[in-house]
Amino acid sequence: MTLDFSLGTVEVALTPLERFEEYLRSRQKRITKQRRTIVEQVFSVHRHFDAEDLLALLQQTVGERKVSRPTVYRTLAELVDAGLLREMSLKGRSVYEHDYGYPQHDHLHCEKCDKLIEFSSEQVRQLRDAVAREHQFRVRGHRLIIHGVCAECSRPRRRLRPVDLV
Amino acid sequence: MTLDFSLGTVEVALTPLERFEEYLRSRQKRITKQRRTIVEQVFSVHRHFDAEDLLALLQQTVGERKVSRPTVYRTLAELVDAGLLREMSLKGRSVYEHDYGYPQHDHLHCEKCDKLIEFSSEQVRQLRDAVAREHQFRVRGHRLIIHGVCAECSRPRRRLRPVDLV
DNA sequence: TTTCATGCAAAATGTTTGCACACGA
DNA sequence: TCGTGTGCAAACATTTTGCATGAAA
Repeated sequence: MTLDFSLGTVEVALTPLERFEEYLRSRQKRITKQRRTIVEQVFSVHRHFDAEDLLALLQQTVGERKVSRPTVYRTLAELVDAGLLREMSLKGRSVYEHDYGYPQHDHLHCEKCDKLIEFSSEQVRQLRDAVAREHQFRVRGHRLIIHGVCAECSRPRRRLRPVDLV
Repeated sequence: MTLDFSLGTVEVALTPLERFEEYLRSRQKRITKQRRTIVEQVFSVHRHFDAEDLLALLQQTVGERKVSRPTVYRTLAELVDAGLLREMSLKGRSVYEHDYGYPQHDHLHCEKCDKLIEFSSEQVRQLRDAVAREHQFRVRGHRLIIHGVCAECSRPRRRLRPVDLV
């Protein structure tokens, strides 16, 4: 993985799983084996992923930890609702990333290698709030994606030697 | 009309149709009845629309001007490629709007009535370019959508008016 | 023991493709 | 004529749903 995700973290009192359990209890929903498995899997690594990525990860684990496709979709929606994940639409499908315990940020998206580079800018937030105020618009969030080609994909290279592939 | 689209226009030498024909010729593609019909329909009104909206409009016109679904999709992709339309992903599907002859802008999206409100900000562009420079990222464009609830939908009223935009 | 969640299969949605025929250049 | 575009039907990718069964509380 060649990505820089070092935006730091945000202080949170509970682990993602604890937070999700709290959310579930507050809605009289159940804390099931599958929901626990998904939260654990999702928060074990910081990266962008879609429903199929997650499903594949869950399917390759053994016995007890298998989760069906519908449950993956249903649980992802709940995690977004609970504020644990952020969802964005990329190339026609939903892509997810950590929200809980992770600072607000936006993305550069490379159209060659599909990489998502995170960046953080206080200005975006300020601008957003100013525009919204002007339109008497109640903000719930925003998505800013800058499309283009990343540094690596711009650098013309004749061939990828094994060393380059890291 | 509840929307403010008065961002003005950008000076262009050719009509959208002329511009598209130029594009087609430059790629040895053909100027067909269907392609002409679609460009005319699309540029007859300034509004946001998706493939199904356009198809419905085309299907309800008589005889000669009917265009099939695959051709609508194929032509929309060509119009985006030709720089006549801008595409954005909203709620899992592609939404289009005029690009040629229309100034750069971003959107506020109301999650209640689904309305898209346009706004223009030089700051977004500057910020975008600054961030890109910092990451040696070659920018091709960006999409900024501010999600939330618009002024009308915030004002509690007993009856909802029909949504006039995608 | 009473819900609510799960898994399965099937459906729904939005979009793309293979192919025979039509048509613009 | 030649080669590209069209329309049809079918395929596709992603996500959602109905329903019988299984498991939290």
